[in-house]
Parts: sequence; C-alpha cells; structure tokens
Amino acid sequence: MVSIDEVARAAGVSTATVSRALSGRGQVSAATRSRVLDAAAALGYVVSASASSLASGRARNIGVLLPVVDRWFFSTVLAGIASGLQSAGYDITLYALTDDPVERAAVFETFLRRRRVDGVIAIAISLDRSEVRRLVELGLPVVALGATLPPLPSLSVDDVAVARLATGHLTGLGHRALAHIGTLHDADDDTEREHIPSLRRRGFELALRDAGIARSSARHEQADFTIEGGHAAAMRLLDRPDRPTAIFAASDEMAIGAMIAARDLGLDVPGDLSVVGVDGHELSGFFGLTTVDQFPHDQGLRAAEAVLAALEAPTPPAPLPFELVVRGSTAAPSRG
Amino acid sequence: MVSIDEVARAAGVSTATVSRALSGRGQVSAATRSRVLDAAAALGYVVSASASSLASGRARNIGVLLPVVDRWFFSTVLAGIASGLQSAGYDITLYALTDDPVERAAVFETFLRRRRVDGVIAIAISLDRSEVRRLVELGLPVVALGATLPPLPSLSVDDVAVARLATGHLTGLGHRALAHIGTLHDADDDTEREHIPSLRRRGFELALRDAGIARSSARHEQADFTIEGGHAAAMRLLDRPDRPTAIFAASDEMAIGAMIAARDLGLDVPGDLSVVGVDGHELSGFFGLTTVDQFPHDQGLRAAEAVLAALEAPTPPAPLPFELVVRGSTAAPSRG
DNA sequence: CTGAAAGCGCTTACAG
DNA sequence: CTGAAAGCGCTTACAG
Repeated sequence: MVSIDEVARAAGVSTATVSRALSGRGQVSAATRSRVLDAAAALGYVVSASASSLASGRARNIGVLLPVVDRWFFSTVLAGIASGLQSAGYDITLYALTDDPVERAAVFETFLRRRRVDGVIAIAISLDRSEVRRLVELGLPVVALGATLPPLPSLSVDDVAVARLATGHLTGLGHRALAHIGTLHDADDDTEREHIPSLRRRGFELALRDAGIARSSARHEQADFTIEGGHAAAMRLLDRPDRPTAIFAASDEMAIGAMIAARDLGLDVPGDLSVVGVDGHELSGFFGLTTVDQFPHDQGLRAAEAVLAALEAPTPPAPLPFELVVRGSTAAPSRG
Repeated sequence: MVSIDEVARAAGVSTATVSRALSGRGQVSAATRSRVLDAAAALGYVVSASASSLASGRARNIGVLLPVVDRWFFSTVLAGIASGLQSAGYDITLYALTDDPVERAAVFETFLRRRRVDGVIAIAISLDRSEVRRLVELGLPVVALGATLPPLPSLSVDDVAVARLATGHLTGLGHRALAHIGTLHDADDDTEREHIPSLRRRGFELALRDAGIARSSARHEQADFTIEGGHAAAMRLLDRPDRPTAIFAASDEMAIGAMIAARDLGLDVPGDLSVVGVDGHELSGFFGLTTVDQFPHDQGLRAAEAVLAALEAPTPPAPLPFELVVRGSTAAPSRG
C-alpha cells in the first residue's frame, strides 16, 4: 500500500504538507494542494485510519448501539444512520446488544473503550442505568435516539402525544368502545418516564379522558410488538360478543396482526373494526393501515447529523416529528 | 485514559511484557501474567485500537458490505454476522451500498482502503465485476455470502436445488398447473450463473421437467421480492378462470403476498391454491407458509467464522444448507 | 505557506 | 521469560 512518503516524494513536498493538503487543515497554497491531490490520486493513496487516528485523536468513526438489528424498526433506523454517516465520510462500527450479560458488559467495558470511535449513537430503548453511566464515562459525544436518557442528549418523539393523536383520531371518528394493544405494566418506578410502551398507554388513556370515556370501559391486551403478538392479542379482544369497535395498537406490527386477526374472524376493517398503529411501517401502506408515522429512517439520519454536530459542540436534545397518516383501516363506527 | 505505561508501572514490568501478557502472544510467566492482568483490570485499561493496529497490522475489525440493511433478509444475516464477530472480540464496520454510483465508488476506493479492517464479508448479490476486482485488490481475506463470486471464496446455497426442491414438493403433491413468481429475464450472459432469481427460475423449470410437465404450461410473473410485489403478481395470476393450483414464489415475502392475494380473492389456501416460498422468513410460521428455509441468521454466523478462519489460512468455498419446511400452505390439489 | 522533528500508544524482532 | 529500542504511518506545534 502506498504511504504518505511516496505521495510526498511524487509531489515534491514534505509529508507535513501532504497531510495538510489532504486533510484541509492548515494553510497550503492552491498550487501545492493540487499537486498533492494529483499525486495522491495517481498513486491511489488513502490515509491509514489507524495512523491518522493515533496521531490526531480523530477516528472518523461512530459507534452505533442497537438492541437488535433484525427487526424492521431498528434496521430502518440503522439504514438512516448509515446513510447520514457514510455521506459525511464516517465509518460506522456496529454493536449489537444481546441479552447475554457477559456480551453486553464486553461492549461497554471493552469494545467501546478501544478509542475506535469519536462518538456514539445509542438506540436508547433497553439501556439500563449503569450502561448509561458507562456511556457517559466514555467522555465522548453520545446521542440517545428514541427515548430520553438523561443525562445524555436525546432525540425522541413525544410518545404520549403520539398515542394521544392516534387514539384521538379514533374517538374523533365517534368510537366509544376502544381497546389498546401494548403493555399493561409500568416499568420500574424510576424508569417509567422512559418506557415507551408505558408512555403510549398513557397517551391512550389521556385521549379517553379527552373524549370523556371512562377509563374502565377500555380493554387492554398485552403484546410483544410483533405481528404475531398483535394477532394473538386481537383474537382475545375480538373473539367475543362485547368486542371493541376500535383498537389502538402501540406499533404498526401489532396493528397489522390485529387487522389479520379481524379478517380471520370474518370481521370487516373498517366496517366492523377500526385499527390504528404507530411507526410508519413499510407495510402500512400495503395493508391500508392508519398510523402515526414517526419516520424511523429519518430518525437515523437526524441521529447521524446530531452526533456529528456534537463532535464540534454540545448539542441540545431535540423533539422528533410525527404525523397521523389516515388510510383505510379507520372509519366511523357502524354501530352504537 | 490509562495507557500501557501505567499498567507497566503498576505491575512492575516493561510495556513489552504488558503487551505480551494481554495479547497472549509471546512467553510470559504465569506469575507475571497474573500481575499484569490484575493491574490492567484495576486500572480499567483497554488497548488502544489505533495504536495496536498501527503497530501490529491487525485491526480486530471486519468490514461488512450490505446491499441494503433495512430488508428482513439482510438484517437477519447481519445479526448473525454481528453475533459471530462480536463473540470473537471483533468489531464490525458496516458499509451500506447505495445505488448512488459516487457513494458506491467511495466505499470501494476510500472507505475499504483505510486499512481499518482485517477482512471483509460481502453480501454477494449486487456486486458488479469491477467491484469484485476492487475487493480482490484489497489484498485482504474476503468472503462472499449468498452467491458465488469468483475468484472470491463463497458461501452460498445451491439455488437451483432450492427451487427444484420447493417446486418438486408441489408436483409431488400432484399439482400440474403451476406458476412461478420471481424473475422472467436472465441477467447479462456472463453473470447469469450468479443471478439468484434466475437460478431459482431454472430450478422451477427443472422440477417441471422432472415431473414431465410442459414448460410452456407454466405461468411466470415478475415481481420484486417484496410482499407487495408478490401480492400484485399473484393477483394477475389468480384473478382469472385458468388460474394455477400452485405457486412457487422465489422468496417468502412474495409468497406471503401471494397468500394474502388469495385471501383477498376469496380463495382458500391450500384448498384452492398451494403456495411455497424460499428463505425461512420470520413470518412464515405465522402465515403457515411452506418454505425452503436457508437459515439466514446461521448464514451470517458461518460467514463470520469463515472470514475469521480466512485470517489464518485461505478457506475454500462451502455450500450452505437448506431444508424444506412443510406447513399449511401446501396440499394436494382439490381439482384436476 | 512549508519543513524538520517530536509524538500518538502500541508491538515485536533482537539480545540476553 | 523479560527489557530496551525501533518502528508502525500519520499529525501538528514550532520555527522560519
């Protein structure tokens, strides 16, 4: 592989000048710069990442922590992150967090401490207190995505508002017999405000209150945020005489499962049942699902921009946009 | 951050000995080693990746090239790769290949040439000839996954055999009116053998021949390997009197789309229509889809092992396993 | 604007 | 088994 010396020799300058011309740091005359650039291009020279980062302290590399990579939401966010980082010339080092405590610990105690990355994007869900502390101790810019994770700066949607918007759409249509598919249980007291499923359930309940519907009249079913889980929960909800006329599912995947359950039971959507989800899943259009889109790909892009900005100066937390997208899965109730 | 000097001082040895004790390379007495390990642990020392790789030429890092990250198949493979690499202590640097020619070129000409990685796993689909050449020129171990990509060592399933197995299952059940959803067109002549959709269509046709069914009697519909695409293709196939009794779709996502299309048309699966796919999609169980599983997560794991092995010695190409999983979407035809 | 030189934090022959 | 020292390939004050 060609080294900086060869470029320097070819361009007739010192390695210091080559470095300056290539990095854009420091003063170089236009003529010299172009001679260096030409020589580098002719030789196919690319700066060694390890030499450069050892000498400069900059790695041109961002670490990305994901709870799981093979679920639609997270892979979509990751695609956005990759796109934002690559176009800025940054590499991305991926850390998939497993449930295995030993492997998790290794990520925080070894992998992330190799000084390989200049900053970190952490998909906030699933990080516990001590892991957040370890991230802070890294002394690097860290951006949390998807949930507020104090003291880290976070990019997150207002999940209460998201759920309230989705449910409000249903009550606005005239539905009074509502059900929620999501979580039943609050997380531990002190992490409650960060537990997204709980926030969405709270938004659901606030929307009921907004509409003057008794909280006790609404049914809740627990599910695991998958299509299968949503299907099973909806079967329990729908396969009985006092079924609800509308369901707010805390994710599009569960909502799609609910739509399939309705079909399985011979119910018409939206004739017999309205369904609304959250996310903006790639299949929501195909299934005609009304949803509150939170633009996950764009979230990844923003996280990339945020961590890059944080390399220069501390960045404040920012709210993420969301939007109700009305499709065919919701309509006014046909009865009562 | 603590450096190797501090560990050396704390353990009362030279930095050379610390390096040897920590890396396991070279001879160190048991007593010394444990003193060093204790000191390193007490100080929370982690070797600097850039210093270590500059000095040793080993980066403990593998590059992974993906055509897209936010599709089920690829994110599942990636999860397998990440799991295999992380448990070996390796970092993974992710390169998402876009369609943008400038960004693609940057990956091959700049990103991969920074000497940041010790080896590369390339999801073979979508790499063109010149990109393969660039990979070879890297002079690093490269493992191609999913398609043969000479001269790179490849891990791939025999896609002709996969399709033949799937289709043979259908003809074995007694179906004679078959259709294929996949690709209609062969790729360019000289890349034909690597074009997976074409290989699967060929397997379909071989199975027809095996069963003595005229090739001309089978219908083909083009689709883009998504649920939506499979749905649209199946609608064209099924919404007419001379519809087939069985469909072989070249991916599970298309097969699921076909099952949904059948339902939309009021057709019973498998009563009126049998459907078989390829992949082992996470939803294939939920939809009761018969499929040829190719274990994508496991493929990622194997690719990780293969590239790690290739760091030591050249590895030969290897065939990947696949398996017919029969579920409720296939049965003997009820007519003709 | 440019160069000589120190230094980034390790690893590894080499010598003992 | 252990240490002194060179060297990995850059970057960046410092001096001019």
